[in-house]
Amino acid sequence: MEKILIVDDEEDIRTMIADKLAGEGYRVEMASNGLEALKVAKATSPDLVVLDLMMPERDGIAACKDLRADPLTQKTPIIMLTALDATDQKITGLEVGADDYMTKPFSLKELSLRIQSILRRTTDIAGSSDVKVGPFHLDKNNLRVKISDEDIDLTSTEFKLLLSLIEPLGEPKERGDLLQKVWGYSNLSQTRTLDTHIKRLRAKLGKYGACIETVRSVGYLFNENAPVADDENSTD
Amino acid sequence: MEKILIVDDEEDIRTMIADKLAGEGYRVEMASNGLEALKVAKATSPDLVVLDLMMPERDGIAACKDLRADPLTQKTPIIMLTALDATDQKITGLEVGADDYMTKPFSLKELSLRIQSILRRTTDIAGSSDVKVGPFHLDKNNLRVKISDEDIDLTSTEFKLLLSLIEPLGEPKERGDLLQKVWGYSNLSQTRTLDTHIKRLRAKLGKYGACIETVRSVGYLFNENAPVADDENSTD
DNA sequence: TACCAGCGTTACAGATTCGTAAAGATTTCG
DNA sequence: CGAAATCTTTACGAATCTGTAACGCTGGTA
Repeated sequence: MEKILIVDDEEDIRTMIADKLAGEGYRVEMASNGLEALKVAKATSPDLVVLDLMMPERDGIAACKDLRADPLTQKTPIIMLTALDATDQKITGLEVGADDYMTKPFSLKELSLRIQSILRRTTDIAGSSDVKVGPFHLDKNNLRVKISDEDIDLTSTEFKLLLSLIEPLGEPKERGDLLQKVWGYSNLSQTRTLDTHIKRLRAKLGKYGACIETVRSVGYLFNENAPVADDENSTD
Repeated sequence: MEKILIVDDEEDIRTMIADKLAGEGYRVEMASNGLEALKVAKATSPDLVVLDLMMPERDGIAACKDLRADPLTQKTPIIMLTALDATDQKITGLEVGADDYMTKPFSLKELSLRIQSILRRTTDIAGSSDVKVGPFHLDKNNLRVKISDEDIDLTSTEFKLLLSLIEPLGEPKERGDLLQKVWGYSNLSQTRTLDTHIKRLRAKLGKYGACIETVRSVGYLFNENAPVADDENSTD
């Protein structure tokens, strides 16, 4: 069942929406400000986020940007809520990546319908929380990877790294890009962290580790059709 | 994910701009003076540079000239920042090749809009990071070359050399010019470095190596329609 | 033919970049 | 708090890249 994250600072509204959605069979997570929202979203990988615009700590716009910046939540649909019918905010909201937009007061029924509609759309197209590439099958909810029915569990960093390597598919990813996406670094640090994690990832992927190709003085390239040797030694 | 290089000696301003742009989904690199700026720019090939005019080490004007001198950064858009609304500086800035200009204090929103505008403009027109000539297809971001769907990977030096040979198309390039563009040499030294790299490049291009023609006592000419023999032996 | 300037080719040492293991730092959780 | 898991840093070796020197080849000239 789909998981929905509701972010609003007013408890009344939060629980009202939550009750309604829970009643329709969704799993509901909640957060009361932008900071919390990001944290919960990263932890639970919701299929959709309902995000209030006016909040303490970190408002909806900022939270939306944050969500869009993290590879785990980059494509999660977001519905924005606002108290006013302010066109400025509406535009800003859509600019930073919200998928839909509603002005308070709104009927719960309408919200529910929009959620249905968006989930139908994104589930059909992207699979939202699942990514499939060749024999690889990533499940964002459980940070799990299957390679043709063999379970592999990764840490969150490893998972983010793999995800960042895979999407968009077929393009080499620069070291700096990866550091930016996975770790949030902005400067050219001369750290070996990336290399270390690449190594662990390759090890955990076993013979499919070869799918992560290195492009010297650029970065790495995920190649789903890499030559796969028939050995199985990955017990370091 | 466009990459933007921010160059300013004041850390506060630098990080303020960086945060804003990172929040909008750009990848951000930073440098605190002109020398560093050139170094980082060469290393990361940003899509745009925000350059402060007043800096230690090497000011904005000098840095701008440096950027325009290197083939990798020659066409990278530059937005200049200055503390005063000094018309002199504005003129100088535009003369040395800046694309836009803003006076401090400025709103981050305006900066963001100008960046959007410039990126839209340059991305549409120049294709910015891709060069196509006959069967050749160079991707500046990833240092990748394709010759009619066959991948060829070059080192960064080889890539710069090939790029310098190709652009502008159809003109013979003098040895001195190439040394200047690729290596930054200013004097016509008696080095054989250029010859060595030409050889390596020809070898990697396989049968298309013939596209690099020697113009005796002048330099080299890239000829996309060079006679291409049907052999494939380049494994010396 | 002999000579010479310009270019091609090869080999090699220093510089970069990457992979790897191990130790230290941090976070998580009972 | 303490232990385990995870992440980051450090150090060093391996692989690759790069500039230079040495020498061979070619075409032009007298």
